[in-house]
Amino acid sequence: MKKLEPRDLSRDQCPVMKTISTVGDRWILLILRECFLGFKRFDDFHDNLGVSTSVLSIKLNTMIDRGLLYRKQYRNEGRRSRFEYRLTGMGWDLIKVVIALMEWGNEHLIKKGEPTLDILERGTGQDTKLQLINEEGGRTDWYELKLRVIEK
Amino acid sequence: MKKLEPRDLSRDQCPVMKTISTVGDRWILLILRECFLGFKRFDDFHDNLGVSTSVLSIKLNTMIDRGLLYRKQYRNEGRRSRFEYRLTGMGWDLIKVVIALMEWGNEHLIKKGEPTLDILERGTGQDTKLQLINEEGGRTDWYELKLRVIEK
DNA sequence: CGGTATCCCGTGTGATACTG
DNA sequence: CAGTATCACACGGGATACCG
Repeated sequence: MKKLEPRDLSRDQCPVMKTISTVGDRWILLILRECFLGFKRFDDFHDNLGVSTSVLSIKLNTMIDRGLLYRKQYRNEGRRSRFEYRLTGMGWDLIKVVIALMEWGNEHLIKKGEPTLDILERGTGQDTKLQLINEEGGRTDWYELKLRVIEK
Repeated sequence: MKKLEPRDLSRDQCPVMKTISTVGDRWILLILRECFLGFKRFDDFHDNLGVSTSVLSIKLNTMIDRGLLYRKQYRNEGRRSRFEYRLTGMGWDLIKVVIALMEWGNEHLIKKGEPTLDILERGTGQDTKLQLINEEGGRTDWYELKLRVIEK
C-alpha cells in the first residue's frame, strides 16, 4: 500500500472519473431515478422524462451494455409479450449516487413551496439521510475527512 | 403535504434533475474532486485534470456563478497577488455526491491491482462509508427504501 | 503566471418517419 | 405498443493564439 500523488490518477484511473464516464449523463441518471421509483417500461420513461424516443432507445441500450439494466420479457394473460427494463445489482447500487444528488438538490435548489422528492423507510415511514459511518459505526464529521489514494 | 405522481416533477422541478443541471458535468465534478483533495489554483486543476485552459476557465466561472466556488485573492511576501478558488458551503456539501460516485467506482469499475481513491477519518485513520441513517440513528436497509414526492 | 478569445470538430439531442 | 433509423443542429471540448 503506497501513497500516490493525486495527479497520478488524474484521468482514466480515478474511480470518480470512471463512474462519471459510465453514468455521468443527464439521461442515464434520470432513467435511474425512474427505475428507483419503480418504473420499468419504455413508455414510462418516455412520458415521465420527456426524452425523445431515439435518445431513450440509445440510452437504454447503453445502460444494458454497461451492466446497469437488463431487459426482461414478460407476458400478461392473453396479451402479446412485452419487455421491461430492470436494474441489475450494479445498477441498484447507484441509488446512493441518486440519493446524494437528490438530497443536495432538495437542500440547495428547491425553493419554498416547491415539491421535493424524499426517501423514507418503507416500514416505519421515517425520514432517512446519507451519512458517513466509520468502522466502529460512529458518524464521521465532514471536516474530519481525508481523501487518500491507495494502491492495492 | 400531498402525494404527487412522480410524473408531476418530470423535468425542471425534480431535485435530481436540478442538481444534474447544476453539477452534472464531467469537468465540474472532477474540479470538485480536486477541491476536496485540497487543490485551489488554476494550474493545479489544469495539471491534474489535463483539461484545456479554455474549458477550465469557463468551468471555473460557471461554478462561481452557480455558487459552488468563490475566488479569493491572496499575496505572498514580495510576490504579486494571486487568486485561488475555494469551495463555498454549497460546494462543500457536494462531497456526498463525489463520495457516492467514488464508492461506486471503487466497487464496480476498479480492477484488482489498480489504485483506488478512498476516504478516511483524519484523526483515527479509519475507513468510512456512506450509509442511510433513519431518524432514530439506525441504518436503513436498501430494500426498505421508498421514494416519495412531497409537496410542502 | 493566470487566465481569455477564436476556431474547428465530434458528439448529444430532438423531430420526424418508419417497422413489427 | 415498443421501439429503430435518419437527419439537422446546437453545444461541449481541445488546440491554438493571445493578453495583463
